[in-house]
Amino acid sequence: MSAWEELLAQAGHRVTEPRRLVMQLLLASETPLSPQTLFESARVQHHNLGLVTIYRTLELFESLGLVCRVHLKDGCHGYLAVSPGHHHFVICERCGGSVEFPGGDDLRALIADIEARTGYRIEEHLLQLLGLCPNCQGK
Amino acid sequence: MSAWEELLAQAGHRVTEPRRLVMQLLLASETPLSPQTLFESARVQHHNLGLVTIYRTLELFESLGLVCRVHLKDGCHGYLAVSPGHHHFVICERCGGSVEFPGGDDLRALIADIEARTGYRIEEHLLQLLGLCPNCQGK
DNA sequence: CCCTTATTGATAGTTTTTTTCAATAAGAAG
DNA sequence: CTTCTTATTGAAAAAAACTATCAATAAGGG
Repeated sequence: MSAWEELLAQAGHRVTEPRRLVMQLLLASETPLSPQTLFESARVQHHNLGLVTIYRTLELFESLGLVCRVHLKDGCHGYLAVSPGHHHFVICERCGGSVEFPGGDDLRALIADIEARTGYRIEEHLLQLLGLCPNCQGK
Repeated sequence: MSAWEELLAQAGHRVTEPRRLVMQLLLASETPLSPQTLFESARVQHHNLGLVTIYRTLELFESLGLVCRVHLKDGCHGYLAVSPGHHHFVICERCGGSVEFPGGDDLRALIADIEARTGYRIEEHLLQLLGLCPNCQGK
């Protein structure tokens, strides 16, 4: 039983075929996947899968912190599997590939600075970088 | 003629009533506004305004960097006026109020670090913080 | 292996966004 | 100030994205 399956079960949710498929696809993908894409891919294996289930599954996964909704350049939503504790991605504008990176001291310093300046108490952050991956540079 | 109007004109676009209204509303608002909200508010003054125009206007403004699409906690889109050069916001999770902050040295350091680590060439970033504004803390 | 109940898929509905096209109005030119 | 060109608009309709409802199914505890 993989880590996320245990997490699911421990939270009182069932490990089902559709959920397994969605997670498999997300874990295997470098690029963020849209609900629609997930639907089409998963459907290949689970013939009578409903799109609704994808939405529900993503919502559940997100609420458990297994998955992260990211924002593509055109404003559409995509989902990426998240390794525990890290929630930041660099996304390649050309090929869509993504790499997760840890929010290190720089980010902590930045947040502390902003709390001091604005008086806001910061509880969550969304940091996403867009650029070109090594492969797509110079092409 | 305000700054953004000049920018519009210089880019070869016309300064029209709907565009003036949308920008006015965005400039006057502390909180991100959705296309729908903008539509309803602007309609009060411009009686036969079409929702389509809002979408087109926001798209145009965004392409000119006058406006920034931000992502609310529930995943919906909102738009905020952007002062030139700055593109970061802290948004209050309780009242929706927002404050823009400059991406300072910390952020530059962070980005340089990530470029070194991942090999990506970073061209754009989206940093958004969620928290509680001074007013809403402790309530 | 059975039973309870979370989960699913089909259907239908709502909301959001895009497309198309004739009518309108901004702003350059006279 | 008036005329002309053409970007922009609004209405209507369509497509896409997402949500709600509910009977049928299947996960997993007993």
